[in-house]
Amino acid sequence: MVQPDQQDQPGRSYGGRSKAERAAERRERLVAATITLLGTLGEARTTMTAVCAEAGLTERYFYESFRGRDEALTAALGAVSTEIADAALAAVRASDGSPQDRVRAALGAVVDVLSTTPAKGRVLTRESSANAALRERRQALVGWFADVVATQSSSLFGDQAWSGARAGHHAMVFVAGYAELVGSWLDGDVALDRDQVVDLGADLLAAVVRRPT
Amino acid sequence: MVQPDQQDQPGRSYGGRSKAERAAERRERLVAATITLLGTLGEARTTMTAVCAEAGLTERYFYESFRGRDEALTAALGAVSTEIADAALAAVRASDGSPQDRVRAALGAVVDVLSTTPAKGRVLTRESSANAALRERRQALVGWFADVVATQSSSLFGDQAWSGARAGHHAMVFVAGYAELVGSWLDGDVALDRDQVVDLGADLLAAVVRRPT
DNA sequence: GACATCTGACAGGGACGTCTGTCAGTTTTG
DNA sequence: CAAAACTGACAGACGTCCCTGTCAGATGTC
Repeated sequence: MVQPDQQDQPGRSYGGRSKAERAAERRERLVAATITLLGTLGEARTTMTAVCAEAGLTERYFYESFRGRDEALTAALGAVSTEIADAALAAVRASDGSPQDRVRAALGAVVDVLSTTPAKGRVLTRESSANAALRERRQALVGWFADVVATQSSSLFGDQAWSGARAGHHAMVFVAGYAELVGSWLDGDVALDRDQVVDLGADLLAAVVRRPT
Repeated sequence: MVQPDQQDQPGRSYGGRSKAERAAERRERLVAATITLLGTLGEARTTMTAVCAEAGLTERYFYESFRGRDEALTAALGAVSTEIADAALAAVRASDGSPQDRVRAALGAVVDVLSTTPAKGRVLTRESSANAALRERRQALVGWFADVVATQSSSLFGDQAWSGARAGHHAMVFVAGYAELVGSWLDGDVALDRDQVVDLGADLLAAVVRRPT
């Protein structure tokens, strides 16, 4: 009956890990499981039960990290998104060639992540709008990616590039359109090799974001 | 017990209409109801029961026209797609200005259909990938639209335009990207007026499909 | 070593949608 | 007018998933 007042108690360690560490690790396993299922079986079959089974955890721990299925799905999409954004920005920083070279480096990093882990590719390019909650998140992500692309293009291409709202709109078309192309390419429906997909994206970005000469 | 052999019988008229006419009219009502619900409530709430209620028909007639919910959903998407494709091609034929003018006429027709009937806009730009069956259909449609765009661009811009697979890939990026932009615009998330959206599309199409000079 | 906490397995209620079947009433044909 | 076809309303079985709750066993702390 008496509930020990443990609101702020850090909990005790278990298996050498603190309560917060264990919870974080479980959440990570659940997100990874969600990405795997979402990218292979698709949204409809990515049920809470299936995610728990894939992660080797039970339903109770699902609710420890997420309020419901939608939260896990959007968390998975978010994780993939931040991963490829980080990869792209890191590649830009690591490259020191021409603007086009740096664009190719960024797109190459994106394409490589998505193709070496097909599940992530499917999550980002196909299943990202399979659900009302996912669609809402996807829209925000497209806008955000477009901003990143516009900003980076502006700093890479300098005076040759637009800035402002118009550049953002063009960048949005590029982001959504290129995602579609990469999705088809991952499905094997586009007869190009890796470098050609990257070059195509770089050419298109230049055509779309640059000021007409 | 005895089943009269009525395999090829045309059925009898009812309400002045033949069996085939009645069935076709019911199917049309069901497709229209599906478009309405899909474009307003979204895919998840577009249940078979809801579609029947919206169409003023009962479940039995649903199965007369469709094998299941997915078939009705894809039929709705197909109906919207052919409508805007027809509108775009008719606008190109009716226009006799410059290539850019004719492109604007085509895009204007598309934008007008989607904005005067918001449900159709949502079906095409948002809900078109809300479901595995819809996604499959959408992919085919994007490829088909891209072919149409590439073919038309080639004949409109002549030597200035690519042709072949490369043009198809660029057109695919344009189709999917512009769909995303129009979707956001329909949602009120893009601060442009109707003509600006059309001009933006025309500029992008020219930039994307034309040979670099 | 006793007690509290954590963990994993699993059962089952509740909600929702699909799909089939029945039945009474209406319209057409012979 | 009678028989046959058509129509609309509705009930209910079936399956699936979400979510809660219980219980035994493992792992900590005191």
